[in-house]
Amino acid sequence: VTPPQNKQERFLSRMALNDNKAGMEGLDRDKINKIIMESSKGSKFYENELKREQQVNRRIEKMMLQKAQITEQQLKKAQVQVEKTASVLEMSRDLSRVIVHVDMDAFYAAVEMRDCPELKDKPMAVGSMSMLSTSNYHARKYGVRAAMPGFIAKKLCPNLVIVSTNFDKYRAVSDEIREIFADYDPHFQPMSLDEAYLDFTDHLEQRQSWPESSRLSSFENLPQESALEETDLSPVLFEDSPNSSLGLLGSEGAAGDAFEVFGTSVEEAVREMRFRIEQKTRLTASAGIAPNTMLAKVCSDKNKPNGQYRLPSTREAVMDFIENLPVRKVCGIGKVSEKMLNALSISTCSHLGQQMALLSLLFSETSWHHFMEVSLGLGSTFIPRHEERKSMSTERTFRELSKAEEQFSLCRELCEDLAEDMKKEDLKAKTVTLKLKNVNFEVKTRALTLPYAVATVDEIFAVAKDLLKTEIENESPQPLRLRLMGVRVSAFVSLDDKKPLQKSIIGFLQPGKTESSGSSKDMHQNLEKENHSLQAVKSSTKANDNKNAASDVSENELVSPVEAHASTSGCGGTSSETLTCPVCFRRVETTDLNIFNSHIDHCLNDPTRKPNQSTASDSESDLDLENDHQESEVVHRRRGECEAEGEMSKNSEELSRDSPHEGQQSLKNSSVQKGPLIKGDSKDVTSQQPQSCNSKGPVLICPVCQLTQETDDLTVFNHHVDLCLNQQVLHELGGQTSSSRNPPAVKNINIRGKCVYYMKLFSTFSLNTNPILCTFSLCCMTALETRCEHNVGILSPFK
DNA sequence: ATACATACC
DNA sequence: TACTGGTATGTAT
Repeated sequence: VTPPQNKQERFLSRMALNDNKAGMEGLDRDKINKIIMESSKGSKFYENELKREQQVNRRIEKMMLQKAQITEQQLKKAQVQVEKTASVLEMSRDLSRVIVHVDMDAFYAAVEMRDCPELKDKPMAVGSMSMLSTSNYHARKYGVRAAMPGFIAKKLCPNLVIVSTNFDKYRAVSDEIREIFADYDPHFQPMSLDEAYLDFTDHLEQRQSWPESSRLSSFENLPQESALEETDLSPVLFEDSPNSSLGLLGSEGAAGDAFEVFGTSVEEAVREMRFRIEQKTRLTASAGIAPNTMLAKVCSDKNKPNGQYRLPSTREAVMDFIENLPVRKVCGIGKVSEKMLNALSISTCSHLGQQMALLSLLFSETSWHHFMEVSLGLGSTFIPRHEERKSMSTERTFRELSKAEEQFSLCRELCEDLAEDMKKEDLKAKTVTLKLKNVNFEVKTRALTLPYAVATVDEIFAVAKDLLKTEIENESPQPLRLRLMGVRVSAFVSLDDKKPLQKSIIGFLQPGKTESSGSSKDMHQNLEKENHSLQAVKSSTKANDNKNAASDVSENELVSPVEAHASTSGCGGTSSETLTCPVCFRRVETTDLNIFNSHIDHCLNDPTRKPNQSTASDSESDLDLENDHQESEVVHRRRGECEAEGEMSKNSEELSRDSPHEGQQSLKNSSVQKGPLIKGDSKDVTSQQPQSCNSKGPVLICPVCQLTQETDDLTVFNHHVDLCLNQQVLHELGGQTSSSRNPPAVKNINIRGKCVYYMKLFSTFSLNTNPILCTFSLCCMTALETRCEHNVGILSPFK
């Protein structure tokens, strides 16, 4: 965090040594940087880095200009908003979870050292002369680190031994440590081969009541019988491994006491886990213990290698910890963000907090929200199950390749590899992206999204080839002088049989009826029929020289109902079952989602389509919905929140994509402000009693608690609603708190879980006619869709 | 939707 | 001689 020393460094922060990592404290930076510069200067790589550096500098200059134009008044106003947001965020602080981040020490290097004792005392790194993956701690003393090319590392440390990578070996070790992780948190999230987040909360609760014999002794393996006595929740004891290095944990463990057993505290549990890792793999891990992932990550680095650090779960401890924490240590703040922040004299997290008003004016909403969370020491308190992959790619670097013919055949090879990988996961993708890097290190990407999905080599290559051809033609008569080519696929369509869970939403729309997988299947079939006709239309109207891609279209892919609808508007469902519209509450005699969706569309845009019109009271006119802006505004509002929470953003995006965005009227016209939208325990929409609203101040009424909120800041208001919903859910579940004895019921109160509870809540209340509530409900459904991993897309018509 | 940039391991 | 490869996401258009 030392500011750049001299001119050269100021302009070459991209090249200079990054001593952010553990084991690199107190190095002679100047000397090391001098060597790095000497090795790099004049190279194409260096020139390109210089260029990019200047781009960043321009970006910073722009930002400073913007800063200079900010008035005191603007800043004051921003300060008020920022403080409001902060206080809301503060209320959402959850210190009840115990999150652990585990990280193997110099993983690849450690594996190689373990398997080759020769290397033990030598500076070594894993990788090649071109690029290193990691280095051991000995080598780090010379400034040799991951992501450094081997030839430069050799200059820094002529005795450096470079070992090439053995990924199969690392994967095998990774499997071993993951088995151990699973004993402490079956839902742990691996971040890479050597790293994972774990939620220890449940383990710790159970651990309290375990007899000593179920915990692990550091020096004595217990007889197998005692392990077998335990339920499957007990940690599995490791097998005897007499050669394992005893006493390595002595400094923190039970040196000298051969019978000591790991205790019940978090720290003891984590020590036990690390000890088991060491026993099993003869490799050491470090860990961080904290109330959220962001902090746990930083903590795991604190006592690296072979150490752990616990940050107590109190606000005070968290704030103290944050105080002098360099922003660069925080996950998500990299070289560029650091440099931009440094330009604003921000280097630590407390600076971040002090400058939030300014930051909110200079950075995007997502960015400053992240900064704000960081400055408050907030982070995710729950470990999401592993997300569906969003893209898959393969790329290769080589020495200059300029002949078009060779470029095409390389491109085909890449497609072959990619198709093979896709097959393993049964993926089909609609977007193909070609990546090119020329000998000057300039990177280009060219993408094409198809109306159909591709999976085979020929299909992918047909697209990639065209993209490549275009680039070659654009450059001709000069050849493309490439040093890298890559192909990526994304926008996967879900395969039919992989997504059986859609039924829950149908069930939701068929009150009183249990959802049947049959109806879900029908929908798929309907969609597929239309899909075929759509393909027919598209492929017949498109003059496409790309035979494979155009003709060999799969039967399985799904096209969104709205697209299908557009091409086959007359197509109807055949079933006589009904769905209940969440807007007007009328039954719609169809199971055809296209028809049903059109109906909902209509309802949302049509103010007369509210039930119980007659019960609308004097202020009904205030609830005017007579234009699309109203709805789009509400949707837009939700969208902002969804994105801020990192959840549902994709689907929310769909919701609002084609909404008129110019309709950004004041929320004062929105129904939120006018009156209670929900009667807390009532299913009867007639009990709605919209208040007349003459108040002039910024007042919104929470649809959950119905209390007046004195704010017009939507972020603030949304957070309030979120909190309210959570409290309602807790109440519904029997007044349990987060420290409840019944964690399964409430432990998932969090971004993802919350959505599910929203759902419950609204089922209880029944759906309301109010647009904002409908939007809530739709978000719920969206979230459920996401969670259920299916793709029928009941919301797609809102595109 | 596309391109490019940033970030992480 | 020589500066990666894979994935996700943010930013800008």
